[in-house]
Amino acid sequence: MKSTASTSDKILDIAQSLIVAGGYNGFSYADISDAIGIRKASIHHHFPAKAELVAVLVDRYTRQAAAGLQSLREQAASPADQLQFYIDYWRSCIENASQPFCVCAMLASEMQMLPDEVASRVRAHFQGLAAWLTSVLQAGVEQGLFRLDKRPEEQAQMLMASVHGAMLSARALGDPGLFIAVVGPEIVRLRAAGC
Amino acid sequence: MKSTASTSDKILDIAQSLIVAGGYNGFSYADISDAIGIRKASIHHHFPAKAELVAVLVDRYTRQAAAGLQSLREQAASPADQLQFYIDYWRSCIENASQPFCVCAMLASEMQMLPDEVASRVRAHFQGLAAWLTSVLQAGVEQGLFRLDKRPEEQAQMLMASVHGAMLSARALGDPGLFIAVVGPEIVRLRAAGC
DNA sequence: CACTGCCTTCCTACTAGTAGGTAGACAAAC
DNA sequence: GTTTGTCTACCTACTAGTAGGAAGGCAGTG
Repeated sequence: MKSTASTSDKILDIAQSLIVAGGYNGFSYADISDAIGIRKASIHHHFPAKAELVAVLVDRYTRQAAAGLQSLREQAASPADQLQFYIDYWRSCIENASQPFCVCAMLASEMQMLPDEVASRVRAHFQGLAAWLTSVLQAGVEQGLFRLDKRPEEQAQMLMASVHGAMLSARALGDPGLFIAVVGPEIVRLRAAGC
Repeated sequence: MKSTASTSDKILDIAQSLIVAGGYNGFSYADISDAIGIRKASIHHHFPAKAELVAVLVDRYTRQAAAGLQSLREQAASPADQLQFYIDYWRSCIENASQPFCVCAMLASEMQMLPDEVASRVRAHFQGLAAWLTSVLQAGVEQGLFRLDKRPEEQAQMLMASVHGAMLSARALGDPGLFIAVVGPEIVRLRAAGC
């Protein structure tokens, strides 16, 4: 969090928080302009079109997520811890309201009317996240930490849906604690596992 | 599906499908105007302001849902069947693309920038759905059909999150089958239940 | 019966404001 | 001396919303 962030990074930061709040159609260049004290035209210099801005934003987001999940895999000892760190990340984001929703989950809900260049990137993010969860679950099974009653890919999809659904419920009911109330038991069940 | 639907019903029908596709900010009076061949000003006659239109729409949706769930409770013999009918309803909606997403789930994602009169109604819908699921699970437990490892209210929240998350994943990855792939096992686990 | 007045629905025509985007000038940096 | 970043000023299309009127249905009254 350094004050020497480039203008284009600042634009992306603001745009991201605006998308999290209201989605693709929920923000305008004027909103960004107001937020960082720059003229609308200057934003167009960095990002000629809105679709392009959001496409770059999703790329950056996916890259950051991939890096974070990768470093989790290297640092956190066990797959069980990796999963725990992942949901703890979102719990703190939601509880301190710093980023109360996943950008790509937000955009995914608007999928049907997103420009192609954005839609394809959102899809890629979901695929990447599912792949990471799958590999963590797989590793956990091999180490005897998890016992799944379905294939890791299926279980990963179920877990991912649970996480995004929990975010939505927490937002809908205005209760940040609901996220962990929903996701927590899901993780516990994977650990305890089987019968 | 009769051709004698009133104009205001037609407006709500179109608005609902537009919201499902793109959310609150994803449609305009002009879009509705084009779709049903009526002037913009005529829509304002029926619904003076956009927030009011959507508030009425959510009321109608919640009322229809409540009626549907109530009749399910009366018709479907066992709580297990009631749950099955509920998710089968959404499966068919998603598979034939007639209504590939829940209006209130869509609006919930935009909660932070929704007019108050809309936001409160969306919250009410979530509460109503959670209450229905809770009572069905509760009844299932009493009849020995389900065995839950947590309180019915918690299990209901988990199930609701799973349903909405599954909708989101199906939409994000463009794979309608993903809905049932995620929700199906969740239901099975409730039936089989326990250890 | 005809007339009157009201109500509903829809219309044309308009408003102020906002959307994304462009043209071109200027200053500083490489 | 070109490139980079910002600016002012502008454009067209669209936003929600308003004003006022035309057409028809439907009382109630003479």
